[in-house]
Parts: sequence; structure tokens; C-alpha cells
Amino acid sequence: MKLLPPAFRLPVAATIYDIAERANVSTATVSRVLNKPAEVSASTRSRVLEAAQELNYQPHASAQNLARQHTNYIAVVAPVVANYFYMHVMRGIQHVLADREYDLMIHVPSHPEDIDKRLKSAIQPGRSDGVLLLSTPPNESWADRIKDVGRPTILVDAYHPDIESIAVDNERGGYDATRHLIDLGYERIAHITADPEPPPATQRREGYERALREAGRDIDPTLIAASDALPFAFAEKGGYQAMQALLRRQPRPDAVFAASDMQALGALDAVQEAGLSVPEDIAIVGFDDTDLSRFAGLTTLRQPAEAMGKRATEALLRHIENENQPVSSTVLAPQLVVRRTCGAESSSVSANGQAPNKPSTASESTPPS
Amino acid sequence: MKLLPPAFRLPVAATIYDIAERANVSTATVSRVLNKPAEVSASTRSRVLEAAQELNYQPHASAQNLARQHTNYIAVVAPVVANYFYMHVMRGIQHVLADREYDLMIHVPSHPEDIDKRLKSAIQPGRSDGVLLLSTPPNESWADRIKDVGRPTILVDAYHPDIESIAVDNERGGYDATRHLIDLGYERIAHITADPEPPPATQRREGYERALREAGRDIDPTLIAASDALPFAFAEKGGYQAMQALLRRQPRPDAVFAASDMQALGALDAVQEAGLSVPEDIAIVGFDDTDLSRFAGLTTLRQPAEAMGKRATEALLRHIENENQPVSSTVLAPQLVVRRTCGAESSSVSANGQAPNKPSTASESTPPS
DNA sequence: CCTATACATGTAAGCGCTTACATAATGAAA
DNA sequence: TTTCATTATGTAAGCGCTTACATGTATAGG
Repeated sequence: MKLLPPAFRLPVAATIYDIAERANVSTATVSRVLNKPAEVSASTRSRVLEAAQELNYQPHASAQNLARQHTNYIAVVAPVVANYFYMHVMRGIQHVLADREYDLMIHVPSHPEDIDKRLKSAIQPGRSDGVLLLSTPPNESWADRIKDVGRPTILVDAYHPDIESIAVDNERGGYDATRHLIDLGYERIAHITADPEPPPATQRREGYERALREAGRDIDPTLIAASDALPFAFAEKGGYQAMQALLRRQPRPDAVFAASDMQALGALDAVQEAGLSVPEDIAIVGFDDTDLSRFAGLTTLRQPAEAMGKRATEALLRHIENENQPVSSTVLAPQLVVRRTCGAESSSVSANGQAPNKPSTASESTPPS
Repeated sequence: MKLLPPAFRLPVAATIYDIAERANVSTATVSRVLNKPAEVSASTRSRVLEAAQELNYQPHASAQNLARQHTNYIAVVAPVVANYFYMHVMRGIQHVLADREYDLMIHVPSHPEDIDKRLKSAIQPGRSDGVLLLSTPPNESWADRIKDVGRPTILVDAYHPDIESIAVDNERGGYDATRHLIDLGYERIAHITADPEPPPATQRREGYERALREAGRDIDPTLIAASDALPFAFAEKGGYQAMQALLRRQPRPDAVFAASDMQALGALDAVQEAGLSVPEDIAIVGFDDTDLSRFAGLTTLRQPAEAMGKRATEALLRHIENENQPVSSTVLAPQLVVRRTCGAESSSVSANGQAPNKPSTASESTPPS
């Protein structure tokens, strides 16, 4: 080991070769004491450990990944980062990964065309051991690709028959939301969705329509407003614009079910800006139940985001760690959270608008694949 | 290439060897067409490309990382995921990374003792090309370690003389918040912090104290409430508990400056729960300006989180891509955002509690290091 | 026609680690 | 003492890619 003055010593990390030399053993032995210490005698083990200590050794992750044929990385692709729903899903993911030796890699497309690039990256060989696709339903071509590559993959808030998935029952949520509004006596119930309409939005709309039909009402297409889905379908701005359109209808709707909380919040803004009040003039129900909704007093359908993240990650690890798990798709029931904006203000509501806990209606099913 | 029936073909990815064989060239040539296509003749280039196409080739990331001696990964370590401030910082990071070929790795400690493990992982050889430390001030030992390892590192919302950093002027923010309350005529201005107190909280408290002193008032230690910092110092629960304590003081404080918006929101809850109202009985000012605050009508000091993420990432890339950048530390001025909870309701306020845009007081300085 | 030059491709040595297999050393059984 | 396990260690071949260098081939200049 030739010494150079500190200023000129490049910060080049020690390798197992350095340790081997210093401890007078082969690199194989070094590797063994680091990975399966039981297989090496106590005396050389301590000699090696000491050398490693002195050299401040840290294994080179890429080299390990290459040699071991796995990375201990989990890739997640999500449409956006700064969003309450994904944030909570991430918390769930992070929660189960905390005790395990996996690191999290996150891929977020910067625009819709970027999705392909991100997906490709996520399933690229040597990049991750498994991938979590949040609100990113794969088309057939991608589904094939995923199966071909054989990289364990779980869909969250999306569905495909051949890939394990976990999602909320969106149709039911849409139904429950609308039904709630009907029961409260609203007459002209509008709906806010996005265009193009992501699959979950479609299902929510279908639930909305079913509730209306079941109540013997016609579906008035002029009461369904689809806002521009870019950059993110469920964003606040879309709800704001869609609501503005709805306010121009004659007669005006007296209630709105928005496909997301962010849209609902945008709608709320638009209503108030028009000098009307919620829920007196127009009632609003959202979908998601982000923290924001609590503060805004939004009535909404709760998606158990954190739980979804947790369960998805557990499923993913199961697939990574034992081959040949059957693929299952589980659907969670969303839960109606009644707050201020629907005008159902019957029971007392706590300071922050949180409704008293309703009996849980959550249920789930894991249909055979 | 021996063919097996599909069911038995393990999904083993094609390598450059497969391509080389199929295109009748050496692996060096394959690598060249993939990386520096200009150096190879058009005819063999297309032959290779075709073979790659047919084999559905994707390079093995770990192998590339090992051979190239860099990963194109950026590691970020943040104390929590599900938090509005970090979410926005992340958005900034993601935004600048979008066009570049870097992927994001995120490390979040599951509890305070876990930080070491995460930091170690973040700077481990072969794991990232650079690291962003959010609200994670390194102690001396870690600072040394980081310098030794030579991995480019940027501190966000933290400071260390030897490491590039970007943060808001917390002392000034604390001063401005308190000053605002003083100017509005409040007499007994309390403060909510955390215990142990993270450095930014200390600075905010110092600003609070300076404003008080400057106004010729005494600092009443019974008006400074420090809540339990776990699991996350700036969390809602802490503010709630601290506020409960403050409400027991005689005479009661008539205003509170909380070290974070989440704490402020918790405090707001506590006040309302006690049957008092904001701002009539007690005024509240927070720090951060998350979206939550907008909906809650919270007066607060805005930290430009997204901009911080952006600039930190740009700085990081600068360090990664050209050696020997000088280390600089930049501090941004926080900006007072007046809303409902401080009782300054002079000007009209838009529907969601957003104050009309004040002239920006933002400024910044980049002291020589 | 010979040589110098440029360009295209191949050879092989890494990058830092893991691991199957071979070898050596030790002690117990015969 | 010889033999056979058993255990500890070393040897070397990968993992899949990149790249310095060597070699080969075509082209232009003399």
C-alpha cells in the first residue's frame, strides 16, 4: 500500500482484496466471514474483521448485486410524487420494508409518454427484484412483457387479470357516494371525472350511474363533466374547471360527486368563487379521504391507502421470496366518511371536521385467479 | 441456442454474448453499437441492432454500474415519507431529474437509531452517485465519513460548514412570525417547539426570542412548550399536546407561534377542543406553508420546498458531473403568508383562505464557503 | 507497388464480489 | 500407522458489461 499525502489520495474505497492482503487470507475467505461467518474459524474471522474495520471497508453494492443475481431493490412507479394518496401508499410500503433489507427506488414519469421509459427501467434486468405499479395499469403489451421478464410485479389501484393486484372497489364507492346524495334528497346530482378517463374513474362513474338508475332517475349527460386529465387526471385544477362548466348548466346541479378529493376541493373552490355556498347551494362528495379532506370538511369515500401499500408490499415480497405464488387480486371496500360538504350535518362533528367513526363497512375478497 | 418448450424456459434475459453470437461480432462491438454507435460501421451496426431487437435485449443495470463505475442513482434520505414538506421537496428533485438519466432511491429511517444504517447505505460504494440529505444534519463523525468517501452530498434544510447546503433562514422566519404577532397587538405570545429540538426548530425559537427582546418584552419560559419529538419532531400530535399544556397557563397566552404547520394544526385542534376559537381567543402562526395550511386558513411562513429540492438537485448534479465544485451554502428567506388564524383579516381572502399575494420578500445569499 | 494513415473490429483484462470445487490440515477410527 | 471424515482455506470461474490496446483491412500518397 503506497501512501500518498492526504490531499492527493483519491477517495477510492477498500475492496475485499485489500482486506485479504492485510489479513493474509484469500478473498473467498473474506467474503465468507462477511456473509457466512459460521463457515470460518474464529481466529481468522477476527483477523479479517479487524482488517475490514481498519480499512473502513464497505462492500460495493453493484458488485454484490451482479454476483448475487439480485439487487434487494424494490421499484415503485407512480404517476406523481406530490400527491396525498401516493404519499400514504408509500408510507405503507416503507413501513413493511423498514425491517427488511430492501431499498426503494422510485420512478415517476414526467409526462404520459414517459411511462414506457419508466416501466422499462423498472423491469430492466439488474435494477430491482420486484416492482410496485401504482395507478399504472399495464396495457396488454406491457402485461406480456412483464410476464416474459418474470419480474414479480404488483398492481396497486389498478387491475389486470394476469398480474397480482390490490385496489378499492371503485364502482361500489361511486355507488355509495351517489346513493348517499340521493338519500339526502338531492335532485340534480352531477359528476366530475377526467378525460381521458382512467379506469378507476370509469368505475366510479359507473357506480354513480348505477345508483341513479336504481333510484329510477335518468342519467343526464350534461351533468357529467370531464376535465382535461393533464398533467394528472385527478388533480385539483381539473375539478375546478369541471365545476365551472357544471355551474353553467340550467337548472344548476344541487350536488356533485367528484372522482377524487383533489377534484372535489377544486370544485369547492369554484363554487365558492361563484358566490355560492357548500353544502347549502351545492353539496360535494369526493373520493380518497386524504388529510386535506379532513381539514376541508369534505365528505368522501376513504381508500385505505396505507393499508394498500402495506399489503401490496407484503404480497410482492412473498412473490420475490418464494417462487410460484398464485396470482390473486384483492379488492377492498371503500368507506363513506360523512363530513360537512354533503350537508348531512346531523351528528356532532369534531373540531377538524372529522366525522365520528362509523361502523366499518370494510370487507374484502380474494377471488381465485 | 437450444430451445425448450415455453413452459420450461426460465425467463433468463439475453446478454450481449447472445447478441454477439447472433450477429457474428464480438461483445466489444455489441457494446459499442449500444453506447457509441458512431464508432462502428453502418452495416454491422444494423446487424447488431436487429439481433438485439429480436432477443428483446435489455442491458443488465448492475453489470453496467459495476463496469462503468457509477450507478446513475441519486439517494435521498428523509426522516419521513408521508409529509407535505418532503413531498414538495421530492417534487422539486423529481422535476430536475426527469430529463436526466438518473433514478431516485429513497431511504427513510424507521426510527431515529435507524438513521445510521440509512446513511451508511446511502453512501455505500456502488449504490449511488450522490446523496441528498433532507433535514438530516450529519454529526461530525458522519461529516468526516462523507468527506472521506468523497460521495457528492447536499444538505437540504440542514447545515454543516463542510458540506454544500440549502436551507431557509429559520431564525429570520421565527423573527418575522413573532414580529407579525407583536405588530397585531398580541401580548402573551407563546411558542411551540419539540424536545429534543432539531436545529431548525432551535433557530426558529431564537428568532422568536429575538423579536420579543427587540420589542422590549421578557421571554417567559412557561410560554415555550416543547412536545415529545417522536416519532417526528414537527408532527401534528406534538403541537396538539404542547397546546394543551399552554392552555393551562395562567393567564392564558393570546397567540402562539408553532415551529411547523403540522404542529400549528395540532394546536388549532387543541384550542377548538377546549371550546376556544381561533383567532379570537388565540391566534396561531405556523411555519412551512403546506397545502394543508391553505385549507385550514393558517397564517404561516412559507418555505419554498419545491425550489429547495430543485436547487439542491441541480447543485448535486453539478458536483457529480464536474469534480471540484466549491462547497457553498445558500439560505433562502422564508415568506410570511397571512391568512385567517393570526387575526389579521384585513384584506379580503379568497375562498380557500389563501391570502392575496404579498410582494415577495424572498431573497437569498450564497456566502463564500 | 510500397508505405503511412485511418478506420473497423477483435482480444482480453478488468469492475468487486460470490461460490463450486479442489486442496490441505486435523483428528478420530481402525 | 493408515484411512476416512470433517473442517478450514484457497483457486478460479463466473456475474454482464466496458474499454485500452492490438490487429486487420481499406485507402491515399509517394
